[in-house]
Amino acid sequence: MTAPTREQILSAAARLYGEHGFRGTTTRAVAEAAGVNEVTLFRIFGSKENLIVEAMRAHGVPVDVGTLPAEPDDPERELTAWATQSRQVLLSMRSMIIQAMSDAEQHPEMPKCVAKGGEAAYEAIRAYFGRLRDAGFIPADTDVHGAGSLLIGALFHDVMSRGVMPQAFPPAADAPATYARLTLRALGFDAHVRKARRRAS
Amino acid sequence: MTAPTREQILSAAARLYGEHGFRGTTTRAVAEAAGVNEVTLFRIFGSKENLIVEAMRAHGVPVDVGTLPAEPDDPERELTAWATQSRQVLLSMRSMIIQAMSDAEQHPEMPKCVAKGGEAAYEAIRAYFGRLRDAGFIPADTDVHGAGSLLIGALFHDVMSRGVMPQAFPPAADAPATYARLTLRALGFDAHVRKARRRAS
DNA sequence: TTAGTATGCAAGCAATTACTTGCACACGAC
DNA sequence: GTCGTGTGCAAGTAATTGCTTGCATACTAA
Repeated sequence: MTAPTREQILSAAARLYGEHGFRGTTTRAVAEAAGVNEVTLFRIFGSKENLIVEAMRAHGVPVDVGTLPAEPDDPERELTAWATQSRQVLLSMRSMIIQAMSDAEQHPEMPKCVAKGGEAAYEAIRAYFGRLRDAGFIPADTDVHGAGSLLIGALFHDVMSRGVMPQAFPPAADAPATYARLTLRALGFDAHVRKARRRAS
Repeated sequence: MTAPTREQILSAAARLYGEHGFRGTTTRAVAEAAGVNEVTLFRIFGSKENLIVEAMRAHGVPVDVGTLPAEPDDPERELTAWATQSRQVLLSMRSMIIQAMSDAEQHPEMPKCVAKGGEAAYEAIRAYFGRLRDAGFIPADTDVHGAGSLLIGALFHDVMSRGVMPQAFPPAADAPATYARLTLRALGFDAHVRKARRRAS
């Protein structure tokens, strides 16, 4: 099989899967969207199941989860930037995440493909919060584990549910900053600590 | 149509919808699960679409969202209890919420049925946080709006994603208490404030 | 040139599925 | 008794869908 053909099919399949889920994604539709004959799908991938799984493996995980500085300087600004970026990535994956969750019973591999991004994001902030603690921005006895869940949960829920209950969220433009600020406060970080450390450094 | 028959069908349809979504819920399966002939479905509800929508209207919204005291006394305990309760309700609706979100494009009414519970929960904590503020438990300039989103987001994400990425959450037993404690800290509530107010009252 | 490979096209098959029709049966109200 | 109502049952229809087969065509490497 030539590479471009295979890639056309995979990306078409991933897109349609996000829109219609497993059952709703017909092999005919994938073929048409990829500009390819339906028979070609089966020749290359063997079955619909295999095709969709391959498509998720190829397009289900975002390439880059947001970056956080190795040496924290301005936690509120840095965390806001990360939250904004992560929210954007989540938003672009929203429909695929939902479909993968809804197909979990019949096709357990799918949510696993999507979960990797979440795990990576969680590891990233947990490590960053650890750095904040080591650098003295937040108290030593802080629950960085729970705070990470809190922030990611807020971003996740925001992306998933804002569409159906907008009044339960801060205005979209302020949301990442709000979540970042509140999470930092939950971690024991406030203006006084920051000032103190800045003076010291 | 006799009431028991209708109710059997609706609850069977709601259950199967939660397990398999719209496309996966066949009228044959609903009829069999309800112990009723398939033709009866169409005689009563006219179409599959109408049947499922009715089922969601009847079983898609939880009867009681957790209660929060009108006069706050011990915020951490009260909020933990509420979070525990709400998490349980969310958990029982998990599959239906996911399917409703995944069917949103083709059937926009469905997520609306489910969203009502979320809106009510959000209103409940926001009001409670307002009471905490009025009672002096937390500073007057606190962002009760954002804190509500934060807490509900953590619970939502916990319920939706713990299954696929368990290491990104506190142990299930501690989770509601953790989220409640951190949210209160984000609100500016800590032991000192509580002690001070207790002495005063 | 030749052989192999990748793809297209036309057709079809078997299973599923939403929905219909026609008829029979039971039961309660009058 | 009888009449209307709610239900069951058997059968069927038209559309969709995953997947296959047979054959033709284009391109590439030896």
